[in-house]
Amino acid sequence: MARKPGSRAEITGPRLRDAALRLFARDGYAAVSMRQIAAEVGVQAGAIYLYTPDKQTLLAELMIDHLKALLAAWDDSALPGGSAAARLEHFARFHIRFHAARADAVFIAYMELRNLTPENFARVEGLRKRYETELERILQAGQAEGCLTVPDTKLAAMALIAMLTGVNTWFREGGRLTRARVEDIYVDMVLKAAGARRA
Amino acid sequence: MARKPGSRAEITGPRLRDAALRLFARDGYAAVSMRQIAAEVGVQAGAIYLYTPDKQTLLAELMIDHLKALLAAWDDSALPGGSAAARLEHFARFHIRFHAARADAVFIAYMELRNLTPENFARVEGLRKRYETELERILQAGQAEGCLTVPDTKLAAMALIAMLTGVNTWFREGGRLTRARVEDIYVDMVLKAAGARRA
DNA sequence: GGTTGAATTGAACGGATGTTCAGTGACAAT
DNA sequence: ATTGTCACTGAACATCCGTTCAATTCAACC
Repeated sequence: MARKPGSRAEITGPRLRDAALRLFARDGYAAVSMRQIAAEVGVQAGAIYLYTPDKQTLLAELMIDHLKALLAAWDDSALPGGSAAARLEHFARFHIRFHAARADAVFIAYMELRNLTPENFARVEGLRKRYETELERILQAGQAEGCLTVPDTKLAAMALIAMLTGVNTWFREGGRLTRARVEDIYVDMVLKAAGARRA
Repeated sequence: MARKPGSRAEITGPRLRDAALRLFARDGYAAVSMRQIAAEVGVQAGAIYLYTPDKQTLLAELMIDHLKALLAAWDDSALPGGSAAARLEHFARFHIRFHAARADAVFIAYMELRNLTPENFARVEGLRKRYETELERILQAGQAEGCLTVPDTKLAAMALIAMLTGVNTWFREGGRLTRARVEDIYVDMVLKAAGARRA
């Protein structure tokens, strides 16, 4: 019964995710048809429905998988301890790197929220909130330690994430600045915005 | 020959803009049909084409008008002189207020760029760049005066605008904080991120 | 009150949409 | 050689799309 590796299905499944990710990011969910996605995979439109119940679920799963991967990667990156300021710097570098490596998924996760059903929207927002809370906790710890000063930890978390995610809208490898240099510049601004001082 | 004020056309025209703005912002350009827009205006689909040559131009004009209004309002708000730090604070407050007052247009101008033809995209990007340059000039002046310190004026301008525009994604009147309080908090973070010190 | 001309209708155009499903073809197991 | 099963095709479904245009309505002018 068990199919050998290399069966068509084992190839088509992942390729579908990839194609949908790329096309949704480039043209937007509403502007991409199931037939276009199928063509990109090299398959007829009907075959897609062996891998997803509908277009909406396909989008939702791309977004949810992305956010789960983000949270998992953050958990893994596990900075041992250190001051809150050091952890804030670590967060900023992690955020920029992770987002630079997955520009398509990031773009979709920010742009296509309105195309989700209320249930899927709630799941996605829940995951996003968890990530935001990770940053907020660092800011709260920083306040307690006295090495960070922010007027409001909730707002600061959102403001800093907006600033960091903004890198994705303009950064292209091979431009005036290297990715490492951009990272340093943003870290500098993030730390200053959070009122970091030597602990 | 000249029609009296109150003719149908003089009503339908502006109402079309309003309806398109609201619907594009809520559901996205690609997801809104000309028939939906027409229904919102209280007119048949064909009538829309008396006011715009096509859907694409309708979108482009909404975006271009928004950005022109932004630049015009900034020119008007004309802070006389003052230190660069004071002008930066003024910019931050202006940005938050203007964007809060036009959430729909702001949303469209950020989300629907990919639905523009290359020509329209270039026009929109040019206007956006002009606005960005206004902030960059303040940062450059601040460096020269010594009252601001940013690692890179171009990046800082984009980073600060991303942070300030981010307010629109979560702020709703009547929440935990008033608009004025949010403004103060963001101004604090912007000034700190730009390394402001008493001139 | 009849004429003009602009504002709008409503039907039509060809084509695209998401989704379904009976049928096809290929491969593995018997 | 036959069977069984899985991956996939290709046509069909009803509905929607942006856009055009001849026909109509209606207010303003002579």
